[in-house]
Amino acid sequence: MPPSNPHALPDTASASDDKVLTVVQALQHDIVFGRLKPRERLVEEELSARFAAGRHVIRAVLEELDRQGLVVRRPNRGAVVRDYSMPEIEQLYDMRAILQREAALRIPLPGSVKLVTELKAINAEYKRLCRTGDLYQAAFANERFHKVMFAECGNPHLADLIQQFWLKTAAIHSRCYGIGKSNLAARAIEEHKAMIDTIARGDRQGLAGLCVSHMNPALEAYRTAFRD
Amino acid sequence: MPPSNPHALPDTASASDDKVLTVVQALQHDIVFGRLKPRERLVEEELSARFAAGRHVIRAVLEELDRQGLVVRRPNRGAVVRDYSMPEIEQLYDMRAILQREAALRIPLPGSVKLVTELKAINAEYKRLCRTGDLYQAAFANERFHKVMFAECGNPHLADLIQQFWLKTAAIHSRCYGIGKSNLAARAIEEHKAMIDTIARGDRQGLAGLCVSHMNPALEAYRTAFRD
DNA sequence: TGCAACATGATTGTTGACAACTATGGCGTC
DNA sequence: GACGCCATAGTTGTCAACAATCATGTTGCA
Repeated sequence: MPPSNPHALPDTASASDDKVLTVVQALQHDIVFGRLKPRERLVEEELSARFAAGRHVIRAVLEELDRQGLVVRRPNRGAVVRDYSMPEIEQLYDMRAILQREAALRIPLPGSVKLVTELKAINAEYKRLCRTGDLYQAAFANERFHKVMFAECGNPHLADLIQQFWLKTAAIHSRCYGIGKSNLAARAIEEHKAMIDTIARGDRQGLAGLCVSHMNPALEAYRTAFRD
Repeated sequence: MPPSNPHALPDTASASDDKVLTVVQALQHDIVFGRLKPRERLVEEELSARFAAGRHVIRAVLEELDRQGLVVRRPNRGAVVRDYSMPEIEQLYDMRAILQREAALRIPLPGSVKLVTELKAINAEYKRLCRTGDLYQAAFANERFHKVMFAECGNPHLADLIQQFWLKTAAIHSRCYGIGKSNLAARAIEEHKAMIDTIARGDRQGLAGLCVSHMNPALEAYRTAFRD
């Protein structure tokens, strides 16, 4: 009688429209890379014109960004880019520490040669982009490194959350220091190498520790930047 | 230089419309309590009539429920109540274990007398409602117990995520066994008491363990229900 | 009889205009 | 000169009608 057959997951993948997703990602990048500054207003009609999309699409986009914590929407007053306070930033990094540590504990170790070679390739690309000064593309490579690594944890919810919280903290970068300030990037490259090494060797505790301590430089940069 | 003044968080609270939130919560309850069964269709016009809301409101509601993982939306084909597979349920409980354990580790111990008395009161109310057979209200009391306890962890993101994942797994209850099958409820009441005891005594590891093992009965019920 | 193309009904996606609300600047009064 | 009121512009919230798409049942043909 109940049409509910177990182990189901209806059919195709998921998600809403392509158009909404496209605009969401575009604005995510604008915020993360500082093209949109904290407190800056996001007017529906302007966005509608810019992306050649209906205002209802923009509306859905702003709701999504609100949910993601990148913008704040106030009734009848529009949306502005969110501005996190220092205690909130600490909370965000606390969440990242929780999630990344647990993800590290779930990655099958030692990692497959396919995974290790892929991570090495991405990190090499990251290094190259940092040297050539293409900080925009470098940030993408850096994001991809962590995405690929944490996707291995086997739990898509966990991987998604890590991505979500990374986005929230990344959105703060723009106002504290330039994206990929070179000494931080150099340090990140070495830490990535260390992570790859622990994955290849099967050093679980080492990997877990690195996945947490890897965030310290950025967090410390925030702390000093907020000291006023 | 950056106009970004620190510790900010603009002004009022948050969130989108009241109307959207109301309808979202109503449908959440319908799904959690099995009034809406998995695979059941959610037609925009019907909901629009039922809640006396514009279809754009309903649209926003369905997007929110999709994001929360309670419904699945397919382009041009509408929304249906989501039907989780057993591997997915395992993943959801894995997430709950991670989050609840970490929350337990962050609750200030020993808990204040105010907290302890509040939890005792809620659990007593839960017990009373289970005895009188008001399973609907009992479920609310149960939810409130965990909400109050985990809110103490000090990180709103963590508390929110726990609530979110609780909702996802609660939505599965309806097709496996009646809400609050009495022996499970009786066991839950005792486990709540044990939790309160560890909070009052300041037994951190005990509390963390209980916050994880507390989910076992329900998870086991799912496992047996899915065995076919 | 079985299959495929088609017509129809139901539902979602889109558009544009209108209403409601908020903020800002000017005006008058004290 | 300062305060409060009001008008106006700018922006979001709401609504109803229309177009596009998908599911279903029917018909025609092999």
